[in-house]
Amino acid sequence: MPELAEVEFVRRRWNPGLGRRITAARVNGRARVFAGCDVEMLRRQAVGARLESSEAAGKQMLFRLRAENGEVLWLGIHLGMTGGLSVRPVGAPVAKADHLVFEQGEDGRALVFADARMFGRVRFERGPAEPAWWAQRAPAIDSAEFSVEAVAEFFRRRARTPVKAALLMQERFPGVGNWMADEILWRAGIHPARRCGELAAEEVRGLHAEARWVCEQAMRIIGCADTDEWPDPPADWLFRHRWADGGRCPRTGCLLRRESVGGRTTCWSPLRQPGEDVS
DNA sequence: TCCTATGTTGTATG
DNA sequence: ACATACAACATAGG
Repeated sequence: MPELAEVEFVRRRWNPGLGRRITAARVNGRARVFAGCDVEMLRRQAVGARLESSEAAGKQMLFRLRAENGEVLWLGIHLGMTGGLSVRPVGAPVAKADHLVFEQGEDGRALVFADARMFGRVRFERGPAEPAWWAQRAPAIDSAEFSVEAVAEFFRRRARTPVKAALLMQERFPGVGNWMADEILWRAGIHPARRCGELAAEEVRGLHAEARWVCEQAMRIIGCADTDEWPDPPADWLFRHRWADGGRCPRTGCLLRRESVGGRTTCWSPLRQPGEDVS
């Protein structure tokens, strides 16, 4: 489920375990989420290590652990569609979807990664330097590198791609997922099926600004929340109206449209976002 | 039973 | 080589 701000929210679920020692690791190595991961090393190295810090970028999370011998260990987690992190008392019942459990026995706490659909991914590496996949991540949308020109150039190279599909590409819009893409386009007044190459320079500027705004506000509202579940954005966001047929545009009151664009269910306001009908 | 789902990737085609 | 489209992955819930 999670996009940018929800990933940040989820990352913080493990904060109670920061600075504390992992005394046991339970790893369901047969689960698809560990494809390409050295599960044996994970089981062996994590025990005795301390959870030192964590970071989120786009939809990715990176946890840094310090082994007893001083080595640095890196745990990468992508939540896929249904992944999540939680903290539970040691000894709490283990569910089918609980693929990774770090017990911090000295604190009576267990750090759990669960993922029912298993579209998520776990990586584990050892060494002083950040893993390459993390070091090479795309520039964040709130960074200077995410410029109007960078977006314009990206759109030029994908002139025939529907702008909705382009917004989902993590190499340029890290953290943007299905609902954020719809939110950005709704605010920018751009029909999701418009081709990237046909957008006017002013529309690209508007889309860039709204991408920044949606990310910033979502991080403030969701990413920083201190609640058990992440909060929803306010009712004047498209977010609150986009999930089922019959929703109305919070700005114009018109009936929202919901169709597949770029292979994903997409919601837009025909009054705010004029364009060709989608078949 | 059928349809949907806040994601990515491999493969086929242009 | 690059861009584009879409099936496939695996499970739960309406």
